[in-house]
Amino acid sequence: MDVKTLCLGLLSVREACGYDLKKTFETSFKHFFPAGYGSIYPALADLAAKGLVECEEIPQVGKPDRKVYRITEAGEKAFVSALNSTEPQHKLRSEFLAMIYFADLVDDNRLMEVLDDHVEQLRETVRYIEHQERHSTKSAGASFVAGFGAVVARAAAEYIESHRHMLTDKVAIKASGEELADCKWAANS
Amino acid sequence: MDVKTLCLGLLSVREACGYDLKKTFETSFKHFFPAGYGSIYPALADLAAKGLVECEEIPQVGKPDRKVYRITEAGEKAFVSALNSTEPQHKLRSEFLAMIYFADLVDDNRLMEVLDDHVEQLRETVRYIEHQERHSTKSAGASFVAGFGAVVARAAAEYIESHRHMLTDKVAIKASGEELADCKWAANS
DNA sequence: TTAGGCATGTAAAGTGTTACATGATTTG
DNA sequence: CAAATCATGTAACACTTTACATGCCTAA
Repeated sequence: MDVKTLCLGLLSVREACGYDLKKTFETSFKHFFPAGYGSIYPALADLAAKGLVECEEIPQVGKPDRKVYRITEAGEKAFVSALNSTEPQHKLRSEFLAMIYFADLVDDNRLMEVLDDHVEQLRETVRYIEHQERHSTKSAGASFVAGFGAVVARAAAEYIESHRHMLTDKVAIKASGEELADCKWAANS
Repeated sequence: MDVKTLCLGLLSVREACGYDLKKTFETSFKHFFPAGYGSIYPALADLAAKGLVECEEIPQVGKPDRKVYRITEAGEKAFVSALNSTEPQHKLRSEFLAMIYFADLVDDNRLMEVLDDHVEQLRETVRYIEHQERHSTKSAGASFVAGFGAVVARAAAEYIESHRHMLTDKVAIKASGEELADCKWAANS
């Protein structure tokens, strides 16, 4: 299932232009399926060429014409069939975790910064999703997916906060192997 | 940070051939950074061409010569510099969640199957990581990353199990809108 | 005897990312 | 006055995936 198929799916919910779809990818799909204009516009052109969507150009002043896409019957069928035939993948590609894997080669200050940034990003995701949920009505699927994102992001943030000492305390160990007793976490564990 | 950089990183830990690296990607990196032979072998050739690794060919009978790669000093430097210069991304691309988003268009039996499969996959990930952790000693970074994977997978599995009724109970609602009181979850909420 | 492990790679196709190019209107 | 929003797209590049090609050894 690629960006093209997802655009088709979004158009099965309501008509939209490329710009609108991009916003949906940036909001509802942000935490699990990123896509940029570079994928979306060619996808729409392709769908139109295959007759799966139709396009109406609405003239505007001072802006390019707004091209509103509407799904066709063939498009609906194609989408349902795509949904039911694909074995759904679920792939994480995390440079963040890769970097952490090699934490002993990373500058300590940078490491802490990266950890802080990532936690903040996760917290922001949680806040954002929960705000969204409160202010819009969604399909069961959309709510489930949003909830999933929030729960997973929260779990990730909590893990990082409660285990980061595994990575950052090497500083204390390196600097003063004899003074381990001074480390607060060592006293607690 | 691409597959090439990660190969270099792995070679900074110990020498290995392409086949060995693939196994590491399949085990330690499985849950956060997939890579196949098609990325790994060209990456190694490239690293060697740039002088970041050296290759020793060890003759074998009945198999292609084993090409053992060792990192060079230039390679170590390049890796540390790559680690410290990249803004680490963390991208999920989930066809699974995309499919769930459009759950109302998915065949009910298939939906349940997909849900079951995904939970089982997550549970398997957790089991695998925990087994690994018990039977091998790892760097702080590697342990942190493994723990992260386990915690997040567990949270995901639990979310799916405790919220799947949001998706599957539409059957009951569709079939008998009047009998909502019979739904156990409806009584609790 | 068959499946899986060991071991190498290439080539083409598919997909996505990034940078570029344009420009009026609205909001702070 | 600057920044964000609306609105379109293309072209080059990067990277990964998939399928292909080969073949012995070992354990169940």
